[in-house]
Amino acid sequence: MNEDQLYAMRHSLAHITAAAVQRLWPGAKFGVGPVIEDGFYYDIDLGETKISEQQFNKIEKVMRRIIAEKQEFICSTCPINEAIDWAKETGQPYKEELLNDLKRAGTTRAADLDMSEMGTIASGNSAMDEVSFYTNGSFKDLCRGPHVANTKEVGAFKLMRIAGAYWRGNENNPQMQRLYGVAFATDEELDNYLERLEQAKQRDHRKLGKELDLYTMSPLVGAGLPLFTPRGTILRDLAAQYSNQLRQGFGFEKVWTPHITKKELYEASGHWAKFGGELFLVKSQETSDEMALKPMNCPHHTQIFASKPRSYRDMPVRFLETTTDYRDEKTGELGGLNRVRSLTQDDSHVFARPDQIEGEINSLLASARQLYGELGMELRVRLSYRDSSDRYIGEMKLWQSAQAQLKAAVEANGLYYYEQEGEAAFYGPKIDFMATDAIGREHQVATVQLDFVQPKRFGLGYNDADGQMQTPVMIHCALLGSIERFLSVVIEHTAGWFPFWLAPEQIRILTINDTILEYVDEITSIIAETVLMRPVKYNEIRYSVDVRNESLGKKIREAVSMKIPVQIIVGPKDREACTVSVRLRDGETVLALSDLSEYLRTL
RNA sequence: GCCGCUGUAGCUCAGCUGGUAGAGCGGCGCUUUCGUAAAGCGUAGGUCACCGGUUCAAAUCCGGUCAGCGGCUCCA
Repeated sequence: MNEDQLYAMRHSLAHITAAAVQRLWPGAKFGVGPVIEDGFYYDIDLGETKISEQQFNKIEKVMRRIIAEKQEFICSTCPINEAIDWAKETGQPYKEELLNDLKRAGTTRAADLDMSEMGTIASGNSAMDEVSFYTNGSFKDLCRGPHVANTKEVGAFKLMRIAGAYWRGNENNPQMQRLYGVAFATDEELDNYLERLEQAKQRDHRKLGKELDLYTMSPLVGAGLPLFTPRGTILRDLAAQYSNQLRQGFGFEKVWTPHITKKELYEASGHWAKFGGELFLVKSQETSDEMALKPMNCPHHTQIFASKPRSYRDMPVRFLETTTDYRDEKTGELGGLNRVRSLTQDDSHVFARPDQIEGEINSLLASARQLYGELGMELRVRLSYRDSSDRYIGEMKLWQSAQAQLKAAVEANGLYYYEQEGEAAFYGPKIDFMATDAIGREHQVATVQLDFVQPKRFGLGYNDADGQMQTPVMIHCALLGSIERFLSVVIEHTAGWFPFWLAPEQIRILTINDTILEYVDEITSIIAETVLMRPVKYNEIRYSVDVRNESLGKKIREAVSMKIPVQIIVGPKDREACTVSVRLRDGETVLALSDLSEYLRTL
């Protein structure tokens, strides 16, 4: 089965879905029904009628009937004006709109069309003379094809969900019902796909966040405002500590800035114009100041840089702050830890001379590589450059030199990368990091961005060797990105089995009975004195003792379901032999008590 | 923000077409002191998310609010 055949199968299923809907609801008006990753969808306007997932069975039944009927897909062409008449006669206004776009512009792709003309009646010359239709049974649809020969050949499918979708993705347009399906060549592939979905569901950070007692949400606090429990807070702190430690090794210094600020700061930075709608506003009862909760930290950091004169000898100046920002995201976009309204950034800013860019980028890349490598995640990098358009700010020469330095640093670090022109921010080129997780999904994690604009807007400067004032370049970097999102990625990547250094509870001692409590004290005093130095320094071991009067089986079961990486089982036999039984996720070893501390340091 | 689905004990969930709530786990008590994924018995937990409406009667029907989930870029 090649890609084209699979494409034809999925596309044919989209038609069959529409045909089934038409049988069930003859008044249905159809939008588009493209092939997407793993399947297809069809946008349908049923007026007041709402399809629910309970009706999927009914629709699938009709689809199977259509498939069993072995309807041939027949291709026909007709002049475009006749096609428009067809759309009018059959009461398909969306098809009529698409046909008008085809006539005028030769395409229906929203991105390629003039927004003001989209959907209007096309008069004058046609961009194309005729269009093609595919008909199966009584269902006829405007379609470029290709399709399978007849409905029998469509393979395995399943309707997955129904969702609202605006016609052509524009929220001013009517909202249609989008019927999603997945489709594969064989039942086996479909089952595999559903199995993968199930797997992803099992490691969903929202499910594990509850099961492992990492974070919670409260309707009283508000949507998109997660609260972290003691266990979750350990994860947050360790992640931030590691991220900071890596950069502190490269000369970054911690700073602290307040969480509210006058609106004027963001007007000066230019963020007000761009992100004004996303700011939470705060009013002072004492002064007339309009304040905002900070949505980002760079403008604050510029003010620390600006607080005293800087010489070229001082450069680069490197600030680091792990702090929480607030963004008033649309309620419908919130979800789990991925999209929140309070997000904590491990944010850093370098103020550098233009000739120092490569060296600084080098340190940051090395830090990112180290961090994600430690978690066993593959990193891939996208370099975003400017194109020749004039929407970018800063001298062309500076851009070119900066882009060359970014690339040199990425190559020096041996990172897999690709380059993309025209994807840079208007204020500078950037590097985005993509991390691949244990089940092959890619997540956008860290970013490194160059900024030629804010230093200018804030009038930052340093004296060069000739006593001339020069403008520094800013380098923004967050290694974790937002800690909340980072945790969701790590939780799903590890399925909750965090590496030993990161686990909120690293060791649980499980007792067989209460005759060995003194021996347990000996063990805990050894553990309490063991401090991990890698990857995070001065990381004291977090342990607990389960002395409850319960069966060993039950204690193990609970420790495993909490995904505690090291379980130490202690009974009379261990005491006699001066040993401990260490139970790991994938096996068990018996150690001499005197070797325990050393052993833990190697985990 | 918009569309759809969901909200029952700490957790996972049952409760059909309206007749004023149920299981397992967990908790607590007693017994049991046990060697690698759930010992036994007993017992206490709920304004059925919240507010309002219909009804003799609402977890169940209707409206609103809050929250969670799936979507809202993808060329006929």
